[in-house]
Amino acid sequence: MMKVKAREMLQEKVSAVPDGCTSRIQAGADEDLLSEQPRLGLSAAPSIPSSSDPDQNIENIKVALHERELWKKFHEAGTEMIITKAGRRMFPSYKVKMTGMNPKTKYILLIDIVPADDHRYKFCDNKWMVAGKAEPAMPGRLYVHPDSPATGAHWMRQLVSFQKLKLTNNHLDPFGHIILNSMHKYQPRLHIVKADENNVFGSKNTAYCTHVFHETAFISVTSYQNHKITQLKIENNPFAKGFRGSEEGDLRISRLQGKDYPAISKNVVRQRLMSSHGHLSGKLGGGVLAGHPQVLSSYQYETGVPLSNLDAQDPISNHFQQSRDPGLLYHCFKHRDNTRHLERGCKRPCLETSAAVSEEHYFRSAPPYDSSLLSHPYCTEAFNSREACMYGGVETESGSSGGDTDNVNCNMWATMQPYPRYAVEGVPYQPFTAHFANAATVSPVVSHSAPSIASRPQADLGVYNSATVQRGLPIIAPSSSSSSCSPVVLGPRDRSEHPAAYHKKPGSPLRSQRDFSSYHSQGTVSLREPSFQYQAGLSGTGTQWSDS
DNA sequence: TCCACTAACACCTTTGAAACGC
DNA sequence: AGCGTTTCAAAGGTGTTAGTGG
Repeated sequence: MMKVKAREMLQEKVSAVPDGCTSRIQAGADEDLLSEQPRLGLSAAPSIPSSSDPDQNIENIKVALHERELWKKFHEAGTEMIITKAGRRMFPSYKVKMTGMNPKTKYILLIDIVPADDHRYKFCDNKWMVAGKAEPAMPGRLYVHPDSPATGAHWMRQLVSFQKLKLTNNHLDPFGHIILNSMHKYQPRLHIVKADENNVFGSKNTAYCTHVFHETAFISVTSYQNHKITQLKIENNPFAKGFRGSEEGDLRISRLQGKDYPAISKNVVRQRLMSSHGHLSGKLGGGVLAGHPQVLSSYQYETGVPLSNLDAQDPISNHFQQSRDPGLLYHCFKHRDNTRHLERGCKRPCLETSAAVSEEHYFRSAPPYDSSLLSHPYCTEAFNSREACMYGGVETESGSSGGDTDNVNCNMWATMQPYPRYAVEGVPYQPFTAHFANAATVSPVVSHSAPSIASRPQADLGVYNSATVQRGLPIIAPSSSSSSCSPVVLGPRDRSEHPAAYHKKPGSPLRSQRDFSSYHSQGTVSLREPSFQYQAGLSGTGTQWSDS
C-alpha cells in the first residue's frame, strides 16, 4: 500500500510535464506548483522530499543530444519518419550523452513520443499544411532503454542510444513498437527516472526529469513526402548507402525498371514540380507553438506560467502551416481558421474533417483498438520477440484514473498529454506518470538483448539542463555550454569490456504474465525483481555495473 | 482521379558464430 | 585451454516501386 502511494506521488510529479518547453526555464517553488494541482484535477499529494545529497539531484543531470547538427538539418527540412506495419527505426536515431548523474545512483531512461499538436498534416505545395484534426491518439507506449536500470556511471560512460526504437502505424502491433498515426506530428521525449536502492518506482525519493529536444520533432509518414528529407536520409543513413550518388542512384532506378536510361524517382519529379511552383513559397512566420498554440496553452493551463515566447524560433515550424489562432486556449478546438489552407493551391481542401466532426463526438471517440488486445495476449506474444523493450498501455477495469490517486490505473498515456482529451472515453488525460506506471505495471513487451551502445563518436552534442520535477513541473533549460562532451563510444570490439551491456537473457513469457498479475495485486513496482526485469528487458539480475 | 498505404525488391550494414592463430 | 582476431553468412535496415483500396 505504501508503494502504491509512493507511485501515486511519482505519478503526480510527472503529471504536468509540459512538452516543447525545454528552451525555457520553469522555475518555481513547490508551493507554487502545488497550487496548480487543483487545476490539473489532481488530488493533493505529499510533498516530494528532495535528495539529501545535492550531487544526487536529478536536476543536475545534463543531456546532450547526439548528432544535434544532423537533427537540425532534418528539422529545418521538416523531419519525416517512416512508419510501417512491421515497424521502422527512427533516423536520425535518438542518442544522448548524459552528464551530471550520480555515478552510483541507478536511473531508468525511457522515451515516449507524444503528439505535437492535434492536427493531421498534408504535404502540399512542397510544405506541410494542416489537413484536419488529428485522429484519436494511438495507444501510448514507452520505450525503456534496455540497459535500465543502470548506474549513472554506466549511462555517462558512453552514448545512450535509442536506435532500436521502432515506429509503427499498426494499431494492433504485437511487437511493442511505438504506435503513431501517419501524417501527424510528434515529439519524442526523454525521461530520466531515478530508481532507489531497490529500483522501486515511486519511493519517496524517486525523482525524474524530462527532456524534450525540439529538433527531434517529426511528422510520421508511410512514404517520404519531402525529397529533401529523402536525400538527407540517403546521405546520412548507412543502410541507405545503396541509394547514394545521383548518377548511381538513377542508374539503379533504371536498372530496377529494366531500362537503359536513367530514370527519375517519383520524389524527384514531385520535388521538381513543386520547386517550379514556387519553392518554399509563403514561408510562414511563427514557431511551432505559434502554429500550435494549444501546446502552449496547455502548458499555461497546467502550470500557470505564460509561455508566449516559447519556441518561437523553432525552425521546423517554417514547414508547417500556421493554422490556428494563437489565442486559442486549452481544450478549445473551435474557431479554427481553415480557410487559409484552401488558398494554398491544394487540389482538394486540405482541411477535411474539422468542420464535420463535432467536438463532443471527437472527444468521446473510443479508441479503435480493443484494450484486451493490448494487454496480456499482446505482451505474451511480444515476449517471444527480440525487439526492443517497449511498454504498452493497458486499460484496466479500474477505468478512469485521472485525479484518483488511490486508483493505480495505467490506462492512459502521457502520450496523450499535450491533448489530453484525445483519450479514451471517460478517461481524462493522464500524463507521463501513467505512462510510467504502465511501464511498471504492464508486462513489458520484449526483452532487449541487443547492444544499445552508440557505434560511432560524435562531438556534436547539444546540451540541455534539466531539473527534477518535484511537483508536476519540470525545469528544463538549455545549457550554456555543450561542446565539451566527449562520449566514450563502444564499438563491437569493445563489448568484452562491458559485458553487462551485451549479455541479457530474455525472460519467460509465462513467468512474465504471472509476475505482471502479481504486481497489480501487490502494487509493487520493483524493477529489481528478476521477473520484472526479464519482462521489462531491463538489466540488473546478476548484472553488476562497473562504476569505475 | 487522387492519395495513403502495403508488399516486394535490391542494396547495404550490422551482427554473431565459426575458424584461425598465438 | 584460453584469448584475441578474422572471416563470412545470416539477419536486419534502407528507400523505391508497383499495385491496391478507399
